[in-house]
Amino acid sequence: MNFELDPVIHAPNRLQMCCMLAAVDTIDFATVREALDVSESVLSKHVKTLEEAGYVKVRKAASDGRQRTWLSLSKPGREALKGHLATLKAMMAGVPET
Amino acid sequence: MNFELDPVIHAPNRLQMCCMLAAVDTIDFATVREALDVSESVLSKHVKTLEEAGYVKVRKAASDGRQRTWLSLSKPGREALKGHLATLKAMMAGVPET
DNA sequence: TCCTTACTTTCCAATGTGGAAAGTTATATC
DNA sequence: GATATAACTTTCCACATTGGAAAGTAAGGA
Repeated sequence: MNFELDPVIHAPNRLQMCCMLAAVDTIDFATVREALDVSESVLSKHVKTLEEAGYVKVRKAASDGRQRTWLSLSKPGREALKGHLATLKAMMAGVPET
Repeated sequence: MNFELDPVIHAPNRLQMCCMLAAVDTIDFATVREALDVSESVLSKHVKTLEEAGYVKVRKAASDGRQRTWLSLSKPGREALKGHLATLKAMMAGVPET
């Protein structure tokens, strides 16, 4: 068995973020930041990493006065996450009581 | 939700290794090394990391002439892995088609 | 005693991660 | 129109992790 985990996704904060994004259509920067409990600079860099991998799409839009950044998983991002989670599940498969 | 992933377990090679160990009672160094496809030095260091965390037990025993190193998950190691996998599953929970 | 096997440790380079602080940019407010 | 503020983005820096090569070690054979 060749378990290939995508390093872009596997980092804890990005994994959590990708799972959050996968569950919704779009979510804003601030909400993700609070969920991950990291600084703005750190989230900004993770978003950039995912964006450069083509996994996340970023849209800036001013909603009711204040500008916000909206994040969403791209199609390739969803596929990559699906593959990643499948790999994780395959690894877990042999572990008892899971 | 507070998703805490254990960094000792989360590293890809150690995660795979822990899952392998969880599935059996004992397994030898060489077999794990082949499965992970890493150098001896690297596996040795991962084993040490897990051993120092109290997650893995190492037993050296000569079986049929050649000395071998046998690895097994300790009770705390099993618990930690179980917790880690539970966290991963909780993260995945909201992801569609998983 | 020397050799071989099976790791272990050391050395070193490359990457990744995180926060603080400075920098940007698009609205509000005056 | 100038300035302030919010919401990120970039840069700077420190530190930890990861990996392989090479040197080191320990146990058993020839």
